[in-house]
Amino acid sequence: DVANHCGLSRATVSRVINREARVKPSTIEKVNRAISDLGYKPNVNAVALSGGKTRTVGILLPGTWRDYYNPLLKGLDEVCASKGFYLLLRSRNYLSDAEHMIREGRVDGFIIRNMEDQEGHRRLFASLKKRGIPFLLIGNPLPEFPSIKIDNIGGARKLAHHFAEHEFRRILFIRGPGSNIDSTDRFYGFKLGLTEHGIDPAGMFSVDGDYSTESGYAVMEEHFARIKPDAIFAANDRMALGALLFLRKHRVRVPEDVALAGFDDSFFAEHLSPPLTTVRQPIYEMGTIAMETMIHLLQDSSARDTHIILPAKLIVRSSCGCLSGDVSDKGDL
Amino acid sequence: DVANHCGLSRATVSRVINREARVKPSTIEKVNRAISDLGYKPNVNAVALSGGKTRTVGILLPGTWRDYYNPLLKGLDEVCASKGFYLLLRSRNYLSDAEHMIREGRVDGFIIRNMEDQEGHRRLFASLKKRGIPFLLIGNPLPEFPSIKIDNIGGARKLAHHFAEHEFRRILFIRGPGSNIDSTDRFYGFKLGLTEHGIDPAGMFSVDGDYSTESGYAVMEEHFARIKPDAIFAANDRMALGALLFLRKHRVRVPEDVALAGFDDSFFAEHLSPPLTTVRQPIYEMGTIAMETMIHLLQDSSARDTHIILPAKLIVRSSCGCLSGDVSDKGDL
DNA sequence: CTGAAAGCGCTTACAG
DNA sequence: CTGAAAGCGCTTACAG
Repeated sequence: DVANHCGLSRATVSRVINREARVKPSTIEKVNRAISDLGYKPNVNAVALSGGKTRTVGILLPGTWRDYYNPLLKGLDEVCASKGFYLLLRSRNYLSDAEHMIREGRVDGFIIRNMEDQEGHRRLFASLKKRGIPFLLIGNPLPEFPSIKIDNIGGARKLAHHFAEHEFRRILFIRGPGSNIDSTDRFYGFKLGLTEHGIDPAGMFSVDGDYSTESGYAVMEEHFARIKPDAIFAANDRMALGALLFLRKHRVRVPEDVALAGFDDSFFAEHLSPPLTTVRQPIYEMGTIAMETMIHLLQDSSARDTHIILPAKLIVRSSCGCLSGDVSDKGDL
Repeated sequence: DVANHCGLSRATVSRVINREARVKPSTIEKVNRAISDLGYKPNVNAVALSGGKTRTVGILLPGTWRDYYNPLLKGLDEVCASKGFYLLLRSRNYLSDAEHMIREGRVDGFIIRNMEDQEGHRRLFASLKKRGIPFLLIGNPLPEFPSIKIDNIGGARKLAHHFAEHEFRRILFIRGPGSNIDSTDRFYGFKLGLTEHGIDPAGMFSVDGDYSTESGYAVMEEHFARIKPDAIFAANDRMALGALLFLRKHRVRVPEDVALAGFDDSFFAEHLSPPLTTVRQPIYEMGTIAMETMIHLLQDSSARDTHIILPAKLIVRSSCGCLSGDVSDKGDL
C-alpha cells in the first residue's frame, strides 16, 4: 500500500478504490492523484484473499475449437480489456477443472459454452449455484440459469419464408450432428417458417450430416437422385459447399435446377459460384454482450434470470435464385 | 489450511505440497492421503501472495484473430490442463495490459505473439526482463529472448526445390503485407531454395499482396499478362485461391498452363480444383511445445536462451503439376 | 524432521 | 470522515 504517499491510512485508500461512501471529496481526489502518479495497481491476490473479487471470468469451451471461437473470444476480450477484467481460458476437461478454478480462488464467475454431457453440466451448475458463483450459458440455454444465444430458430425461419416465397416444393434439409442444439433449432425454425406459409413440413425431406463438407457431399450422393429436390437448405455452409460440389460434378445447375442455402455466412460463402444464400450469426456481438452481461451478473445477483436472444440475419445471394447477374454477385469458386 | 486434519502443522503440510526436502516419508504419505480425501486445493491467491507462484501464464495475441489462433490456443490449453496451469488471455491493447497483469500479480510469465510495433515490444521485453518475468516469443524471434517459431524459411525452401525440379523458369511470388515476418521469411526461403538449385532469384518476379483472397486476385489482374509466369507461389493459401479464381476466369489452365502453390494448408486447399500444393505448419504442435517450454522457463531460469524451430511440411497436390489423376486428387471447388 | 511466528498486500468491522 | 487492528490462506526463515 504505497499510496500512504499522501499521508493517509491504507484503510482510507482502500475505501477510495472501492468507491465506498463516507470519504471526504478532497481526500478522494488526493488519493486518486497519488494512485495515478504512482501508477498503482492493487495486487489482485491480496484483494481476492481479503474478501474482494478477482475480476477474472472463466471461459469454458468444448474442445472442438470451431471457427466461431475466434469472433467470440475477440468480443469477450474487448469488453474485458475495457472494463479491467480478464479471461481465464479452459477447454480440455473443463467440467472438473471448473471446480478447481473455484476452489483455487481463480475466478469470480464463468461463461460456459455448454454442449453434450448434459448430466455433467447439471452437476456443475448445481454446484456453482450452491456456492453463489454466477455463470452465463452460451448457445444452449436452460430456463433456470442466465443465458445468451443467437436466434437459430428465427434465422432458419426467415430462410423458410424466403424459400416459401420462391415457391419451392420439394425441399431437402441437411441436418447437423443429431444431438447438436444449433442444428435441431435450425431444423425446427425451418419447419416453423414453412408452416407459417401454409406448407406442411411433413412433406419436406431431411437427412443427417455432421457439419463437414464431406458429409454434405456424401448426403447428396446418397439421396439426391431419389429425392430430386428443387431446393436444399444445409444446416451450415460447409455442408452446403459439399452439396454444391456434388451438384457441380453432376452438372446440376444452381440455382436454375436446384436452389441452395446454408447457415453461418462463412468466409467462403460469398465467393462460391453462385454466391451462397445463408444466415449470418452475430458471434462477435454475442461475445461482447455476454461479457457485459457477465459483469452485470457479478455485481447484481438479482439479474440472474437474464435470457438474451440475438437476431440472426438472412443474407440473400444468388444461390437461391435471387440477384442473379447483380453487380454484387462475386461468386467465383 | 484444513489439512491439519491429520494432526500436523500447516508448515509441514505446505512443505509436502511444495515437495520440499526434509520431510519424513510416512508424513508425506499421511498428508497426501488427507489432501486427496479432503479434495484440498490450495488457494492460488494465498500462495501467490506469500511468495509462491500463480501457475498462470498470460497469452498475448494481436487483435487480428486469425484462423491459426484456434489450433494454437488448443495446444496451449491442453498442456496447461494436464499440468495444472491456466491461461490468461489478452488480445486488445496488450502492450499496456501486460504491465498491469504483472503488477496485479496475475501471471508468472507470458507467451507473446509479437507482431508490429517493435518499439513497444522492446520496451515491454526490457521491463519484463528487468523484473525477471520469463516470457516466450511466438513466431517472431529475437536473438536475446526465448522463442518458438515454425520454419517458414525451410517450408518455402522445400517448395522452391520442388519448383526447381519441375524446371519452372518464370516464377511469380505473391508476397504478404510488407512488414509481415512470415511473408518475408517465406520470400527469403523461396529465393534461397532457388539459389540452391542454381537458379538466380533475381530473375524471379514478386509483387505485394496482403494475404486476402481479393489481393491475390487483384495482383493477378494487374501483373499476370505482363509477367506471363509458368509458376506462381503465393505466401498464403487465400492469395493462391485469389490467383486461381483469376486464372479460372481467364481460362488459364492449372497446372497445364501455369503451376500454382500456396502456404498454410488451409481447410479448403485440398478441395480446390486442382487441389492446391502448399506448405503445412504444425500450429497445434507449436502450441503444445510453447506451453511446455514456458513451464520449463518458469522453473529453470537458466533455460532462457531457448530457440525452437519446428519444421513445416511440403504438401504436394496437383496444382503444381504432380499427382494429376491420382486417386487422392479430390479437388472439387 | 517439525512447529511457532511473522509476513505477503489487501479489506472490513470496530472505534473514535 | 478516518485510523488501528484483525484476518484472508498460504510460505518461509528461524528455532528446536
